[in-house]
Amino acid sequence: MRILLVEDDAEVARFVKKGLQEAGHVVEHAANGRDGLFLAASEQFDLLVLDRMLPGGVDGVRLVETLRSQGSRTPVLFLSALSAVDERVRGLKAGGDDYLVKPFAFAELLARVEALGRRPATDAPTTKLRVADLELDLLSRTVTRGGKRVEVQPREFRLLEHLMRHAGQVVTRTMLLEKVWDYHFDPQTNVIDVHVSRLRQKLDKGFDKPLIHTVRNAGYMIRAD
Amino acid sequence: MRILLVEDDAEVARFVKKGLQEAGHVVEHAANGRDGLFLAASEQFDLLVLDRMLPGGVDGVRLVETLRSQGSRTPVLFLSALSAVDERVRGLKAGGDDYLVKPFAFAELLARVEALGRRPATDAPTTKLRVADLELDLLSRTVTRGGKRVEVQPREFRLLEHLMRHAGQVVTRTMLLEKVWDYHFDPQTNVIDVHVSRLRQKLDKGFDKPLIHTVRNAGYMIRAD
DNA sequence: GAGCCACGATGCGCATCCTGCTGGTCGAGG
DNA sequence: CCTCGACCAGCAGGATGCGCATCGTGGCTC
Repeated sequence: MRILLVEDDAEVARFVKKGLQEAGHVVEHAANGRDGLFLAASEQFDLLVLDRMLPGGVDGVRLVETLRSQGSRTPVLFLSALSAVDERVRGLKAGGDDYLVKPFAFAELLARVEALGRRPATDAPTTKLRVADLELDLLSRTVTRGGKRVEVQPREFRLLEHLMRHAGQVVTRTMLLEKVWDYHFDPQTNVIDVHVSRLRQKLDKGFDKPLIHTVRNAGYMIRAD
Repeated sequence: MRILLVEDDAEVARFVKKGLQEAGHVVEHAANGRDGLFLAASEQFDLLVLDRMLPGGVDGVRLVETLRSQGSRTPVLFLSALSAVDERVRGLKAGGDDYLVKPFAFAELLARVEALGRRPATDAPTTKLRVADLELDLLSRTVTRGGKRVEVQPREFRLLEHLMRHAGQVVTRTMLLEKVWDYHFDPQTNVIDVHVSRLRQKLDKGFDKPLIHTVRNAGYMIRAD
């Protein structure tokens, strides 16, 4: 399970991150709301664990509201020292799915994390992938960047889908050949380069922030960076 | 929202039921685990609010485990006087989605109820259409009849999708031309007949129950009949 | 029962579209 | 400065989807 932890208290962050990793989850950490929002918007997570109060203008509630307004449905678990009922209600109203008061027992955090992670896996097979302002709709087989429709060929679609499903991670040529082309050997040509190039023309041209990045001698990566 | 409340304490039950109803929900109440399980298994609810400890053999945890083992995914919120971390973890591990310790503020219960109810309602844009044993998966653009994959061309797929979205209703040729072909005139040919014919060959051949029915001088209709 | 009309099946050809390769260029890194 | 990997424009082969024409069939009407 890919979890994004947004927590400014380094001590708490280390403790939570370590525990979740030991439970077999992949954890990204952001120390403030701005970075958290950026990561949440650009990569795909199964769950967000947010401190309710964060430095830097963007606090937890604000972060969730922003994400929800962009159509994101990723479950959110709030952590907070604010234990008043009103505060808890506010967090849930903003779009949070759960609210845990500090100090908490790690076992309970873990149980709640897994309770939340359980849901989306079962219902709702992901129908949209998103990286920054790039959106791929599995249902309509449609791609939009910045809200504008982009025409994409079938193979390009598969390629993009695969990149987006691994947003923020390097995808090797071999993986692409296997998963997108069903080749189990090296075709000794530059098929991949060509298709990546075509995708770039359609997705990145006209935008100053390129999303598809080359990782020399390794492969490609899609990211909002 | 249809909510099932399973709570043996009459006082608490009355209080919770009233509050939820005032918030616009429909509430069924069961006073013990046995009745609760029966109701939960026989009717459709959007959420279960369960007391953790119940009289009559079937307690909250047991109830959830039973439901989950039957494949039910209805969200569950536990209420309990047992506040120990271990107890809370047990409840969540059993398949609960949230856990609220008594005594609680009603505002918080309501917020959590609505947080739980939010998810399934909002996501899940229909991804599958079904008529009898015929299934069309919008996500994978795949058609199966009786569990067996059927290969279908794009245009045929659109045609079938349109028929299935109006299952049980007659679909006129004009409608089909408009919606499936984007024609706004009569092509004076038998395009439709041809495609319906092809669909039939793929879907109905080899099954004794045809699904696609001709309605003379009107159009076509898909139906399990 | 004959004729008519709506619908059903099949084969073919066209056109479009997609895809992968070639070959030359660019640029980063050593 | 050199080399190797990556990038891109153009091209051509190929598959495939699609619609039309034609012929066949079955039901409704008179």
